[in-house]
Amino acid sequence: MTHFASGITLATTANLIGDVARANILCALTGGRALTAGELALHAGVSASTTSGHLSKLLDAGLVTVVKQGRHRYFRLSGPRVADMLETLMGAADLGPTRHRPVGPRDEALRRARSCYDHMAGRFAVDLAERLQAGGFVVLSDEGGTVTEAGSALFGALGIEFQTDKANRRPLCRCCLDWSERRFHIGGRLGAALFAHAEREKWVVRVSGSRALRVTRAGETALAGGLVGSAPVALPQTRRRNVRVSA
Amino acid sequence: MTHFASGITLATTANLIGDVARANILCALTGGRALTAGELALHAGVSASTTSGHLSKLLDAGLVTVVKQGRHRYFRLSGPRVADMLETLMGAADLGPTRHRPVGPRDEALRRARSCYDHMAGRFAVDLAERLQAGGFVVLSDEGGTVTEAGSALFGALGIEFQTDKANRRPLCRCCLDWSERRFHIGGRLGAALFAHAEREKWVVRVSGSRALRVTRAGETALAGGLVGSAPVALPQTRRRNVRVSA
DNA sequence: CCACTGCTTCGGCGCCAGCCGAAGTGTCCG
DNA sequence: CGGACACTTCGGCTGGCGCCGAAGCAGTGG
Repeated sequence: MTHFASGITLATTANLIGDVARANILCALTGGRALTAGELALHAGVSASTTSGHLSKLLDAGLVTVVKQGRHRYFRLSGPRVADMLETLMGAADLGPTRHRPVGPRDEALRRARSCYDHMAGRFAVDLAERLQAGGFVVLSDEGGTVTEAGSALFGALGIEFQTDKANRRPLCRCCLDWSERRFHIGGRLGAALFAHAEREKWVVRVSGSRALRVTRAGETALAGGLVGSAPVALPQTRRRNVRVSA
Repeated sequence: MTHFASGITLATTANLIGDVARANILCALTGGRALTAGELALHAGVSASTTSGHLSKLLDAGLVTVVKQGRHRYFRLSGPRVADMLETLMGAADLGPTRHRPVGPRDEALRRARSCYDHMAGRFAVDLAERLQAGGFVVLSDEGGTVTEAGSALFGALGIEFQTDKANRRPLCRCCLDWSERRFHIGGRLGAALFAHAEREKWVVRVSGSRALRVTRAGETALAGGLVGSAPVALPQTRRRNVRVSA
């Protein structure tokens, strides 16, 4: 009778994500690193053959990409937009009257700090965002965020660089509603650059086989000082590596 | 083996939307108006009893709300966040290499102008957004939008009022990537206010039984003048108010 | 009181989507 | 070469879920 097309579009995408095995695969990839089909099978909790089928569907839909290397096939999310969509969907899980059921103590590590494709999430990321805001380095609002002049100076001094390419459609500083904390953390190009910096400086280290991040003492210190404490001196540009913020 | 909880969370939500009948129901509700169970059955293309089952699931999940009136039950999306999520999901449909297949001529009316819960979308909305931006009334960026002082003046003169309540978590001006046009339109509180104004001034009228909007001659005129034509105010070009670092 | 309408609940049916194991392809290694 | 490994394809099985029609339950109106 009416616009069925939209409904079908919606349903096919959602249906793809709506299978537990595929959802687990996507969640695993939300960690941001490329994983082999075998590893994904473990995460999904199903056999290799079944996983293979799922992966080809995800490929067809363009949600993931693959690169072949020797006898392995490495899978990735096809981009930050996909990761954002997934987190949106997660966040919408308990829009309902279901009272704010914390996700269970088993996920404590995840709630503390985790990677979200190419930026950080969890308590650590939320705290960091608030510190930066309190220091006047960024202005976070519901509709997004902007970097102040003081922020530009700070990030420059720290050697945190993000593409300023205006043509790049990707937000500089996207405010993600944190799935576990229900407060904002920093995504977008700035979020990616912050994550890269945090890994370089060993503020956080990845926990193998999980999205979880372990916050080091250096990380605690940096957070407590709102990043400023960790760079009392303007460090020479030794770190001007290719920062590679997404592509 | 690993964080299954997230995967299940993700899957249950997505699975709910992943059924064609339910997706059609949600799409219909994206029109923004409350509909009865019977009307939704028509939109979904399934029997009343089946529809009833779907609706109770959507209720349980908190995606829709219901209000009982006489022997009718009126259903609504439970909030703008749900609508945003649905459009996000729609937009992600063709992230893949599938070439930008236009949604088919049958949906021409929808592509032209439609309602998106409480704001407008489609070519009309996109054009309007660009007009407003060109006139210096709003600044639209990937990470959101802001209303300039000139914009505040214009909207005030037009009698367009939006809640300025800062405590309100809802974005003032959210940039939605238009699903059909793949350009930005204006959502958030400003988007809602613009839609209300457009309806009041009969720039657009709802097409019954559809999300589609018909653009009237008054609407064309208003658009051509960037809204200003209908309220000839002398506006100082006080742009560049907003600090935008990524410039 | 009864007839009509809108909606939900129930029982039963049928299909499809996901699952697995076995066999097939391609790659690396000794 | 032959064997180990990573992954895909194929065939067959099964359970769940979406579907419907019939019956039950309000609310409305004569």
